[in-house]
Amino acid sequence: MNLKILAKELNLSFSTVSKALRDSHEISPATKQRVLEKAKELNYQVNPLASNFRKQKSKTIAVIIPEVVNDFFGPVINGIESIAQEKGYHVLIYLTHDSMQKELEISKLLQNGRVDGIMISLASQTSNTDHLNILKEKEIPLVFFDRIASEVGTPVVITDDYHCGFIATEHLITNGCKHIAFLTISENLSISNDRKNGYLDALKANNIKHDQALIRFCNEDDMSNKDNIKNLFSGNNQPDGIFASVEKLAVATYQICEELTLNIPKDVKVITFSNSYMAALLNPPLSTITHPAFEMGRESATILFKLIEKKGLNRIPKKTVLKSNLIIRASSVR
Amino acid sequence: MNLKILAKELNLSFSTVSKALRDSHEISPATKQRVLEKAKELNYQVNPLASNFRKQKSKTIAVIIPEVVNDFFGPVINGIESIAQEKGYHVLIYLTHDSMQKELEISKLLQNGRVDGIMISLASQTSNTDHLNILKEKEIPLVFFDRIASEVGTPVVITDDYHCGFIATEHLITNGCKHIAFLTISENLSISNDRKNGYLDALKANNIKHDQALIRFCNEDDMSNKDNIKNLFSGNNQPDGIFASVEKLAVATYQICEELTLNIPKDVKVITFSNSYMAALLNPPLSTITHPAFEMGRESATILFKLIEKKGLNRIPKKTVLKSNLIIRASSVR
DNA sequence: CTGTTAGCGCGTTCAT
DNA sequence: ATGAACGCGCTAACAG
Repeated sequence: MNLKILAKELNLSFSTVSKALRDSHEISPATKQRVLEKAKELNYQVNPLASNFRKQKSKTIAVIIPEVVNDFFGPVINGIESIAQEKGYHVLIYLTHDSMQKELEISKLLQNGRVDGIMISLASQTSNTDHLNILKEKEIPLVFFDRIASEVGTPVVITDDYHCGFIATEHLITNGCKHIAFLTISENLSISNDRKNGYLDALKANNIKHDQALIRFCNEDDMSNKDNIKNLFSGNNQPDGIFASVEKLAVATYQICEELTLNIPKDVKVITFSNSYMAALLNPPLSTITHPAFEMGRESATILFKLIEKKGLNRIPKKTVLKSNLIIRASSVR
Repeated sequence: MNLKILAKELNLSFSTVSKALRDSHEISPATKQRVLEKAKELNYQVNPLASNFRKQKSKTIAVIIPEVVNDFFGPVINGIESIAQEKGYHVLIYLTHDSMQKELEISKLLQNGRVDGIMISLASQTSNTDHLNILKEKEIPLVFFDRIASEVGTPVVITDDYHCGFIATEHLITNGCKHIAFLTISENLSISNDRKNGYLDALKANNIKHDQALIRFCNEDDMSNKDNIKNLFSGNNQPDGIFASVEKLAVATYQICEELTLNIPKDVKVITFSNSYMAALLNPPLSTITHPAFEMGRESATILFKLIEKKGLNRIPKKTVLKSNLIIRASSVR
């Protein structure tokens, strides 16, 4: 079943049929009608592979993220999908598992027209952006969200991480914390650094001397992270507040506090970045900074499609900043 | 940059170059070497759109699921992706949001060679399978996982839902429950029915008369679900055990119990199907039946690729059953 | 308004 | 071992 056969059935040339199917203005309504009916009758559908090839467009976008089992990236995908579907686009998902090597390989796969645009949130291990510059040079529409590389120069969508780092830290200070530890996951990531800077500036603004020993870099390994956190409490400068930059580190903190019979929030106050609706159900309920994940997906997808369709290009902001919410619960108040 | 240009640079015909790149035996090693080097030098990559078109293969599979913000479907995608990547395939994600209409539209998009194979977990609203039969008739490799339509006749991968429904119910009975409510989400879904049948048979096996008023169908709306659950406790037959078939209903139960100042597990015992690692952190820790989600993704993807590659077709089981784990925590023991 | 024609870039068959 | 030629199915430029 293809255009040729359909055209023969209709005694029309296949180019006429092709135009009719795409509702071209140069085809008479009567013919369109006939073609459409016959197409339906014979259950004709264009061969997307041929059509894509001919147009050198795939009607597909790629989303590159570190992981999918995640209360942030999940809703982001929802947001992206909601826009992609409106636009009639398909969504490819690629997972880097926070590996720069994987990110590189994936980028390579996408250099050659397989997708019409790319949205990416960087792997925590990504320390240089050559692979992304190549995509940019090839003029493949590219949007960064959350974990960005602003030096590439394509549009980025982020949240107010610095500000949130600042106010979360101040919140702990207001609630009596004097020794606040900061748990982070990467030295490369834009978000980690923004959050950390917010934390540091809040300490400074409140005349609290920052202690490098209270800043802990964690990794993928839960065990070593727990040791790392436990170790905090056996140092000279024991923390009375923990600010975790990702949820899993707050959870690890809960587990360590249970182990060490430290009461949250009496002995240690805890706050974290997290999008899990379960945070409210923990014991005690966990204070969070929560991102507008769905909106971030929609916003970045909207920008990507402007890039793809080359519409309103001059009105695309280089940087879009969405507001996150500080949700205070029992874990961080005295 | 294409084959023709590359061939010109090498003073070879482009068919020779094409063959060399695909390591054809009819090309001399020396030429292959030359071609490969030049290709690398000029950073040549095949145009995937042209290649796909020519071969009528997309090197892409589709995964159709109800939602992605979910501790079950997330790891399933991980499992699928891990296999797809090994095989050099791309993964398209489609979300039905549990709507049959969406599922139908998506199926239609995939009828025409856009993907080489499809993995699907049905929308809870899906009540007939015509759209899936069409895919089968078109001989598109198709695998069902978790929420299956076995009547279509393509391979399915599930967990032992009936058995888990049975043992979870027996567990509640063993812990003293005599009035066990069952919270479910759909009358269409294979998994819901299997779980319910396990529940009913466990009651029967323990000489407990089942009360239809204790079986509640819930929906997408959190508010009405909560009302529904609250209503359970104002009926004649107040439950002393709640068996939730999905996590969000257990969470709603926790919230209602808090509201009604009912103690879990003293007044009501709770158990649920859930894959959230946070279950252990709730107050009280929540007993769960936990699926091997990652494994399910890998298993179904493995089967799909056998279908796609037509390898070992006779060794593909019509039905693969994976074992789930009953994880007893404080919410369900006396 | 309809038809004819020429590729898109690649893979394959057949000839040399 | 290499090259010439065809066509996958569709779109679009051009003719009529």
